[in-house]
Amino acid sequence: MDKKEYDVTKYDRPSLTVDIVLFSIKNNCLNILLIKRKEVPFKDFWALPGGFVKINESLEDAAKRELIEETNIKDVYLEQLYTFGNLNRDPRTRVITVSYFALMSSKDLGNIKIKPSTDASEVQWFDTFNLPKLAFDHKNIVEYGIKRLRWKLEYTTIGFKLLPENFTLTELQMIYEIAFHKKFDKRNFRKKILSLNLIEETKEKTKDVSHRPAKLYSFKKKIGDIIEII
Amino acid sequence: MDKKEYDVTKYDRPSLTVDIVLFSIKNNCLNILLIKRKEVPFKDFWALPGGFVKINESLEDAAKRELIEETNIKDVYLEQLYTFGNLNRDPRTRVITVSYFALMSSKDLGNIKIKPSTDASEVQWFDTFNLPKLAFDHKNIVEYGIKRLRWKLEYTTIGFKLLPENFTLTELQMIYEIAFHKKFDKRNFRKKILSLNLIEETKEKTKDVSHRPAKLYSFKKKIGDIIEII
DNA sequence: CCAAAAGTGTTATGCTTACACCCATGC
DNA sequence: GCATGGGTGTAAGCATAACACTTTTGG
Repeated sequence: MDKKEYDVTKYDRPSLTVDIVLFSIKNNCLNILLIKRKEVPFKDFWALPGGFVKINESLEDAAKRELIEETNIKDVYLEQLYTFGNLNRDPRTRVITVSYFALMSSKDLGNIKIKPSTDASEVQWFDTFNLPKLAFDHKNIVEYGIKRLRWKLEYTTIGFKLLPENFTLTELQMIYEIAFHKKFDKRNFRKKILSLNLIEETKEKTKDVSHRPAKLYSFKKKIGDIIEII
Repeated sequence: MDKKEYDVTKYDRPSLTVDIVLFSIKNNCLNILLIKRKEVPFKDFWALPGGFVKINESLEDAAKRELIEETNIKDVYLEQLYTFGNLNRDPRTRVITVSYFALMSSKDLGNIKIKPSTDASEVQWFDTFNLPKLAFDHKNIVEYGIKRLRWKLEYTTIGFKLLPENFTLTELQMIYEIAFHKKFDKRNFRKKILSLNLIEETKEKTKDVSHRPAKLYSFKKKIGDIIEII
């Protein structure tokens, strides 16, 4: 097990990065956070936040660090998405990127101030279905992220990660409608969600609305934060 | 876009490997192919086939190459599984591995002769649910592979990749029973499979069996080789 | 004729879908 | 009182699950 017995440096190694597809709901749209690149390659192109993995940090730690460094955002839900390793995805040299899928509660949209950094001249939310031209192969990564989001919404309880702690059933339904680009029947949606027995009424209602106030629900977090169906 | 404008070598880079979880059905069991390591670390431990990614090959090409080099197996179904990057998963140095999920038709079990190589002193199939102690974090990778297999069997038509071109409905059912460790009702299974309209009768039947011969079916490969439900 | 696996239908149950009106609030 | 979104039930159709006997072959 002596490190000297095996010279791994004899291999010409690819570089390794992480990139994060961070979704949130903003203005009734599914949004993605992008940064504007300060440096070549793809200078002044919009790109996913991300960067090189350091030798002494895990992949997930790298994703968290890059998100903080480049956008000032932390404490989001994060899971690995896919690893992209085509030969010419970066014009500089061989770069493999491990992409991450992230969700931010719409509650935090107000609390966290996104801000640019050394690597990014701007940071901005974009409508997922109306993105600018992206650097590298980031369009592929985003598409992969949308697929994952839809799948996870359908088969897991991940949707709650996009909502504040207390939410109305209409807000929850909206997330599904935004992600799937289609309308669901209100009665059937409610029946289905309530039958899953994953959320409970709070004693609160929405305030200061010029119509009948809605019951606020919260997610029953007994087992884990997210109940994985798979 | 000049490669010289950006010195990526200033980053201390992790090493990158691929590892392959190759499943096949053998003796009515779900089997995984393992190699016995010739070198430290984990000398003489069983491990997943795999190795370092070369600078000029894609991740998938690396997986294919390693599978051929280490086991003499080629032309299997291959898809990316997950990227494992914990800090101490390799005692030598920082190594990140992109794992691949592979399926081999039981037809090929007879045709392809597995053989050891420079890196492996032995190559052998093992019952997935009765594996020896594995090198590195390969146990985690195998578990992840089993999850993916079950999921894919449930939601896609990937099961056909484990069968020869023509197969009986009983053989198909067996794959599901082996992977899920449970029995399914014969009539309901057949009804379900046939209603999906994905397979068709051939004119052939099983030969030389001391009981009623079974119809052989084949997969209708119209759209693509695998119909992804997701 | 016996052993062994192939093949085949019906019923009950639960889930999904389609669909329309009254309720509570602010202005 | 009116505009706005919140809240509710029922019936039809469809998919799933449970269940047992007959058929075809080799020996």
